[in-house]
Amino acid sequence: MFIEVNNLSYRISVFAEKCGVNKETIRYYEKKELLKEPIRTDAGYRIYTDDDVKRVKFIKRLQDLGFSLSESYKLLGVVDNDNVRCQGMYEFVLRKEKEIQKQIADLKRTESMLQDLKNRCPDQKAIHQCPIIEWLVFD
Amino acid sequence: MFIEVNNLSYRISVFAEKCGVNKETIRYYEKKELLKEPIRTDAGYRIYTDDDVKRVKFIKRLQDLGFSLSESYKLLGVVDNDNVRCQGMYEFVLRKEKEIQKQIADLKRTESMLQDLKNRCPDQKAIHQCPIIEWLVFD
DNA sequence: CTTGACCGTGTACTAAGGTACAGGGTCTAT
DNA sequence: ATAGACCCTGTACCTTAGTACACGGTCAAG
Repeated sequence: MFIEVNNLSYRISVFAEKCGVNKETIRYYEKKELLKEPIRTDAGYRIYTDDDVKRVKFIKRLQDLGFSLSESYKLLGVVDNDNVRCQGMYEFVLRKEKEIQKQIADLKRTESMLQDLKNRCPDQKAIHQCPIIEWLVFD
Repeated sequence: MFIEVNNLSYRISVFAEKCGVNKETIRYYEKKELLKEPIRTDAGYRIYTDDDVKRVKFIKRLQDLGFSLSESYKLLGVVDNDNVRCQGMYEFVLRKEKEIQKQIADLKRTESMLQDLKNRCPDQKAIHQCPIIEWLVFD
């Protein structure tokens, strides 16, 4: 028998809803060690706290910012004060920064290409009749 | 018996090498209809030309620019003068442009966060001792 | 005491963009 | 005439970030 004591602990459904993800995702994060194993009821039901909600939301924010789950796992090493995962953290941040700068440069190039492409089309409805072919095939 | 006549036609290995991808990728692109079915020798060996090299390199360039294979398939509709794939091409370009602009904005946000993160660290070797935790957990 | 809403585990499936085999045919040189 | 280097098809496997489902246990209400 499990009682929700003044909103401090939740079973997986309520927890997942609070996090804005679904249950399977929570179990998936646990398997990937992004979430530590939660305490359980006698029946084996997982019990979560508000701190866990913060953690999942943090992972989701990192994800929105373009970090993969394994990168988030690395960053969580800082939060968890885990020396192993903190090894080379500065270099990790530096590498990620470089990567992002390259991505931005690539996207900007693509953006201007698309704009150019649009401008070259005399009739918006007949893009296949504009100089797109030559433009695309010969850089 | 197959003779390479003055470098105009290649079997899959040489072709793949010229394109900078491997054989399986070529067959994969064929299956995905990014490459049309090539002519074959009597033994059934695929034969490619320099035009095919240009096409694969084009696909690779699009990929570097952030286009997925299915998007490249769409764009190749223009090259191939395929009316079906050319349907709604202008809208496609427009949509892609918006998408890229959003991606650029997101990446810029992440970039400045990473820069901020680096600057907050007094000692480059001890990032786990800088205010990263609070910064990460409470936006 | 049984129904329905939960929870558990484990496995399979998805998309994208390939990679890696297995089992067989072909071609060239020795 | 046979080894070695190619080629073929088909299928399975990989990663990432989950989703879906089957089968079974738990618990509160009627």
